[in-house]
Amino acid sequence: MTEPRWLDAAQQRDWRAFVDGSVRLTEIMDRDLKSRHGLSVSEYEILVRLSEAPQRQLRMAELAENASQSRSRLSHTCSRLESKGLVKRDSCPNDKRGVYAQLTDQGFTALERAARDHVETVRTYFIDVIEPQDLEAVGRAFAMVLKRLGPTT
Amino acid sequence: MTEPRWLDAAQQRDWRAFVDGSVRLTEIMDRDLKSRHGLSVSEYEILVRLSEAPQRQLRMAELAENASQSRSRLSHTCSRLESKGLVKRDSCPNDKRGVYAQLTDQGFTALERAARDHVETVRTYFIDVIEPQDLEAVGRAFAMVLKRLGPTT
DNA sequence: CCAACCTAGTTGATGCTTCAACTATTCCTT
DNA sequence: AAGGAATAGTTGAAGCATCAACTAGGTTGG
Repeated sequence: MTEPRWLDAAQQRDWRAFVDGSVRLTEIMDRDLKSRHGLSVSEYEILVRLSEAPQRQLRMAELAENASQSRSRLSHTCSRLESKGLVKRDSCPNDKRGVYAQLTDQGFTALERAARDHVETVRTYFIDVIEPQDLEAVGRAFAMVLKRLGPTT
Repeated sequence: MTEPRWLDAAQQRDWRAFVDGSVRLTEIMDRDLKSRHGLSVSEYEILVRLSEAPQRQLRMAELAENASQSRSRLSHTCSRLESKGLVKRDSCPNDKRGVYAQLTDQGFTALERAARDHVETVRTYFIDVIEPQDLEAVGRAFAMVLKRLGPTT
């Protein structure tokens, strides 16, 4: 067994700041969206990706990849969104195994409303408290992390 | 209703990189710790904080604050850790409402083993792929976020 | 053309998180 | 010193995530 390369004090400080900060941040986003709009962050993410897709629809697998969720989780979440009337599922003509998730008009409206509040929260607790150059660095850093992680399994 | 101040393209890119990256990162940490050591990230965090405390023990409230968890969640998680023999709870002499969470020797050993693997994962997917100055910026950024969020409610 | 294999998506069981309600103790105010 | 308010921690129910198992449709090589 090789000796682990421990983090130095600064690396540890930075890593922990990220871990704690991101936990707390997601928590507040979640509570905010849920209390004001009855949506969890992962439901919100799904609506966002769909709203940006052509025809506001995407294949399940593509959507899962896009929203960094497992297919299983997406299936469950989609069922909930469907029962709220925000999304509906259609079978795919070309590939009979395939399913399209489609944002409904009601879903689009709900997203519009939620996004207004959400962006405020993102600003208040993230964008507006971080120095612009640090924000760019955060972007670069996590882009590298994503590259290293590769596509969702 | 005031018009929301939307994020510009760069801000949106950076924010999303963070959201996606942190989701994926936590996921892999969790799977890694769970498969190799049977610990979730939040269990691991608790063990870490306890190991650093004087006498390897902390009051529940302090531990919750420290590990960015709600008291309720900590209670549940602690029960699981206790049933695994990694932690034990003692009542506090001064304050009869209070409870100390105490890391057992077995818990310390388990943590030592887990930490070796964990630090490797953190390096592989985070520390080693980020430019050192970007890492510092990430640290600064999330320190500001934490400051803005204030203490755990 | 068919057998083995691969991909798309769902399902149900299990386990973790959240929320609100609860007990027990201590603090504070008068 | 009494009564109300605040604090410490736990509990159970409900909701959400994860995993493995499953159906069903497509793909490929002999």
